[in-house]
Amino acid sequence: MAAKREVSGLEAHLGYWLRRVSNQVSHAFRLKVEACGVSVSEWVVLRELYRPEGASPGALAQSLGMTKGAVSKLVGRLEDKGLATRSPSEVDRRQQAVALTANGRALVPRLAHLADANDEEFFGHLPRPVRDELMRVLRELARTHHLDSAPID
Amino acid sequence: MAAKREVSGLEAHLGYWLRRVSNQVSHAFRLKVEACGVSVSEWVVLRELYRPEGASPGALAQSLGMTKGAVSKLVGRLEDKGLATRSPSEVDRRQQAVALTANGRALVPRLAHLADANDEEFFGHLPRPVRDELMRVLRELARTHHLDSAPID
DNA sequence: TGCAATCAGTTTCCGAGGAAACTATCATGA
DNA sequence: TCATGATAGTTTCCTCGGAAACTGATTGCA
Repeated sequence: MAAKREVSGLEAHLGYWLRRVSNQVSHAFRLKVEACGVSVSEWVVLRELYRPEGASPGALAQSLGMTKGAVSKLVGRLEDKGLATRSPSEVDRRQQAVALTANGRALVPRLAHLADANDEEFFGHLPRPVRDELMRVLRELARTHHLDSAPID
Repeated sequence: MAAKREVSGLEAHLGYWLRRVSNQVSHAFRLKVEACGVSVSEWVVLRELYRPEGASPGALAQSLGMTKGAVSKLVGRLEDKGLATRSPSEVDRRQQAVALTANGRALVPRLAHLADANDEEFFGHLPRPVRDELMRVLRELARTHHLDSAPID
């Protein structure tokens, strides 16, 4: 019955380590992509828009797990940089279609290589089975808690 | 030689999933601790200060992997909330000792329980060996890339 | 000594994202 | 048809943390 005396430490929590490692990885990636003039989130949106259909801001927010407000600002920045365009939908004037410009499209493969390199830098030394298991677990966690989480906004 | 055509997707990168899951976990934890009037980072600092010796801002920055500036502001907030105190060191007037107040110390066990609960919520369903392996890998990653990373500021 | 380099901490500026209020559009049904 | 409510996006306000310039104290060395 020493529960009252046991004050768990930071290192006891997976969430703590997750946050630290994630910050390290994202920070390193940020340094890589900023040479291309984009941020980590911008890369994510660009990659998501890479498929031919493009996407609406709402769909982006949904699939990327961020708020509408964040996506709105993100798309605005991409537009300012000449990497994406917004065009109003004709069937429903509330919606809009976001699409890559030629510049934006051309940038994605370069950024994808940087992402590959960053992953390799951080996780390349892990044995393949460990790496696969990590991927599996993270995907499962993302999926599991995405569903039962309160609608992201 | 199709390398040029293969544009890797977001879901192919561990860094992407790490960031998403970490954000989910930290966000959920944030909701829990804000009832106690503190942020996630503040919890981290409070827990680190819980040991009897306290710590200096520089030591906190080092062990928590954040910049001096961030720690300085963090300690300032904790002081404003009456949870910590700054006192100048006598041997070296550049340094200062940060310590918890009685209120701050009393808060730590409560926050630790919330951290336990949050970890349980997200990772409790994982089989014990998977959870242990995840912990092992994350700790190793944090350690490995902490050392060879450019000095954090 | 005394000047330069270093070191601890602070501050300023900036970009980023969440929450929530707000605008414009569309759907529903009384 | 018109009021109500839902929906898509935008904007405002806020907090947060990093980068880098800055202050004051200390060390080292000429």
